[in-house]
Amino acid sequence: MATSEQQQTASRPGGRSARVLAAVEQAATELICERGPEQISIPAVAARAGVNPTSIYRRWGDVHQLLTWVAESRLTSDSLPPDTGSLRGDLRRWAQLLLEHISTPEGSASLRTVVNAVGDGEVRDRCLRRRVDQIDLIRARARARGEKPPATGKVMDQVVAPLHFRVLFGIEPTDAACARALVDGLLAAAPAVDSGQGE
Amino acid sequence: MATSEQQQTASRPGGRSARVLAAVEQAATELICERGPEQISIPAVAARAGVNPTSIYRRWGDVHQLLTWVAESRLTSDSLPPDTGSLRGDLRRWAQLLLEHISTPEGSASLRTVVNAVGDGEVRDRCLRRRVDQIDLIRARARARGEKPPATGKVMDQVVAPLHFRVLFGIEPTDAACARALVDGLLAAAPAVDSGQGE
DNA sequence: ACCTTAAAGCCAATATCTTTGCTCTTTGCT
DNA sequence: AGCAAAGAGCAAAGATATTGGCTTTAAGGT
Repeated sequence: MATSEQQQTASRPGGRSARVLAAVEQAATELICERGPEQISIPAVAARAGVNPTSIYRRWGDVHQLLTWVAESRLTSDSLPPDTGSLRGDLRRWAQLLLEHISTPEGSASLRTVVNAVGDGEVRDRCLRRRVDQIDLIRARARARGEKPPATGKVMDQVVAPLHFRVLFGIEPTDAACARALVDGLLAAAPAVDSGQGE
Repeated sequence: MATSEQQQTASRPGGRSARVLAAVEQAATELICERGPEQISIPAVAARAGVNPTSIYRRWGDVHQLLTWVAESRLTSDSLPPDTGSLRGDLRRWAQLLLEHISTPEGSASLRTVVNAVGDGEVRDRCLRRRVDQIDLIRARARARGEKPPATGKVMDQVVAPLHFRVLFGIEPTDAACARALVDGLLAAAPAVDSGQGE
């Protein structure tokens, strides 16, 4: 669940601190899912986590930064796309896993939060990079097999974007079939493009 | 700018009330752009609008509902897509206008706000419907000319979704060329599909 | 012009969040 | 084991946000 190692240089990451970190992350996640991001306060998170509010204020600053931190740690914690033996299979499986990951209550709440981290373009960039890296891995594997994968930008536009759009706007359905259809549409449209990169 | 007529049945929408409504909308918009949605409070909006905080509390309830109301009125206030004489031209022009509309500071802030209106699926639906209606208008015009427009769902997935995704995640560029490229990609992929509806 | 009353304004009371200075605990090191 | 210091807990002060009772304004109808 990606518990720590990103907030600060962690000059003392042991026992108690780690416990606080974990308790806060879980409490915040629960409250986000129960009440939505708008209805959360630091005192509330602290109470649920069994931690002193002051500790949260000192470590994270304000609710917004806390939520952003939780959201990012969630969005960048999914696993690598499995190798299924073909480009199409890889993309289908990956798209399906991605959709599952972002359409859970925690996932969609995280998405909303990250999108709202206005001033903080870096957070959004790190979340995007995760997707780009996954796509590039799949593309590299495809090329190694002799297949011609579509440009990364195309995958972002035609698969990642629609999936995120659906989740963010609550458009049904968001199931495996829909992920699969998007991938098939992409491969049908640009069957053999090998331009080096997208974006 | 869609000032009123949606908040309540408005048993007394005249003079002073209308003035308050407009002042609050403008003040909220300004503050959102200056500080971001997270840093806004009702007292702050009231001060900027030259209105008593109590009036805002009584009319809108809380900051979240106020922001959602402002965002929705913005997102549903763009003009109808102009008729350029061809499907491709209509889609290009419309996509470009849409992108301009949502990539302004006010537009992207509204998008973030609406997306964050978690409990309120209705708000998101009304904003989506706006897009669907625009697409359907373009499709109807195309059919009247004898052209075969792509399904609404395809347009949503391949044009609306990528545009919103780019704006929400701050992916550059978000210019006319990019809107145009998405439309051309869509028309190249599904040149002559006339399935009744998408979605 | 005059009434009625929805809605705005005012102000005080209350609740809630945030900060600050301090002490206490316990980690990581020697 | 014992030490220095990072970081957690505590409590009181300070700042902000929210609510409620009441007065005042002015819109919409007669």
